[in-house]
Amino acid sequence: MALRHAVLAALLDEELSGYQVTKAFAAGVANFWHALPQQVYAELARLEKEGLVAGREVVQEARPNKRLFHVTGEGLAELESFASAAAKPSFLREDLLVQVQAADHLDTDVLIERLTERFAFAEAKAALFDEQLRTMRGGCDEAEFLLRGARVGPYLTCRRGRDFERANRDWCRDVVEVLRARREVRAES
Amino acid sequence: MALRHAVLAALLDEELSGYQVTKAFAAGVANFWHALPQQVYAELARLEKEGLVAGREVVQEARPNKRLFHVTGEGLAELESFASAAAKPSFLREDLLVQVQAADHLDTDVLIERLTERFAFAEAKAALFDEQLRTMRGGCDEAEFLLRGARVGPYLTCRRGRDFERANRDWCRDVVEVLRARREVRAES
DNA sequence: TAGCACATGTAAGTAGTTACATGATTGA
DNA sequence: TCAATCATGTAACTACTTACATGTGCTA
Repeated sequence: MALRHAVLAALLDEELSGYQVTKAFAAGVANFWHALPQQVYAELARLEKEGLVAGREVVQEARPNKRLFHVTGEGLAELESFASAAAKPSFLREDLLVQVQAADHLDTDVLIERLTERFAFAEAKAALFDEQLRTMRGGCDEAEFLLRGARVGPYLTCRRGRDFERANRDWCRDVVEVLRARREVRAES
Repeated sequence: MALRHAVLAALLDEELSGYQVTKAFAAGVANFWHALPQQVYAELARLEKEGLVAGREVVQEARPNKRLFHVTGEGLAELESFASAAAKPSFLREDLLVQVQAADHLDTDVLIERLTERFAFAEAKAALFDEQLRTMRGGCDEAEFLLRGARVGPYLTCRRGRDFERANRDWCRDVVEVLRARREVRAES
């Protein structure tokens, strides 16, 4: 049940509305967790009921009113105790990998199409993360920022997200190459 | 609902019992999917009922009897249609990343402990995958095997699994380094 | 004038986890 | 004799996904 902790972590550095948290989950938070808006709203309600976050109403004129949430002392304590327990390693669970596992029994063209789609997706996401990293660094060079920057947690998880997508991209490229080369070998014989 | 397809993919190259499939999910299949024994047995029952796999009873003397399953023509067709639909990209969902996201607000020692545990786990898993890759290649060198080997699907997914764990290992190492360096900087001032 | 961003959810269904059950054989 | 491996599940619970609901105001 780490969604609650992911929401808490997302709220640590700034006060956010439920809507903003869902936006964060679609963008930056995607580096370390993923959740749909419905889950986020439900979790925020639970966290508030348990006193781990507190919300305050903000009345707006041109837009619907909203509630801004922040992490309470109890919420921070909950995160501390979460971090002190062993993290369970996560596993890969990915459609595309299942498809490639079956590659020797499936149509090559179809697979290459999937891999090409995914290549483009990974490339785009990696570029997006790179931009976020540049923004977080500001003018600093990376080594300096990591040593003396105010908050490096989000930076480090974002870097993991970027490297994950880069690895996906490179893997897609390599697999396409292999499948094409094998097709030519088959055609020759 | 890709568990069914993961099970089908695992059964493509050899006839396996439910028990053996659960073992595969604990080891090699972990490269492209993850599931607990209960899920595997339930899924096999469903797949059999729908005619996507077929089982045959094998009577044993020294051990309990078992049922060996293989993929039927319909099962293969199901995999084909699965591969022809766009694969939904998966997302990172990992406790340790949540903990590092909150790093600036948590105790550094505790985090370094988590990262060190995970480093060792990733290292061990990467080594295991490397061994599996060597076994699959047999005597061949990699380029030759990828070009002319009989089945490259499992090899390619295993390589992704290995690279994923290597990336986890390297990230853990880098994060520990950053956290330690920052602690020293704080101590100086 | 149609669609998107803001803002917050409910309801129903599917998938995954945790806990438990059974019983034989083999190796330390 | 204690734990592990083989072999197969059931039951209860938690988490996640899909589909739907509501209403304003800004922008193309």
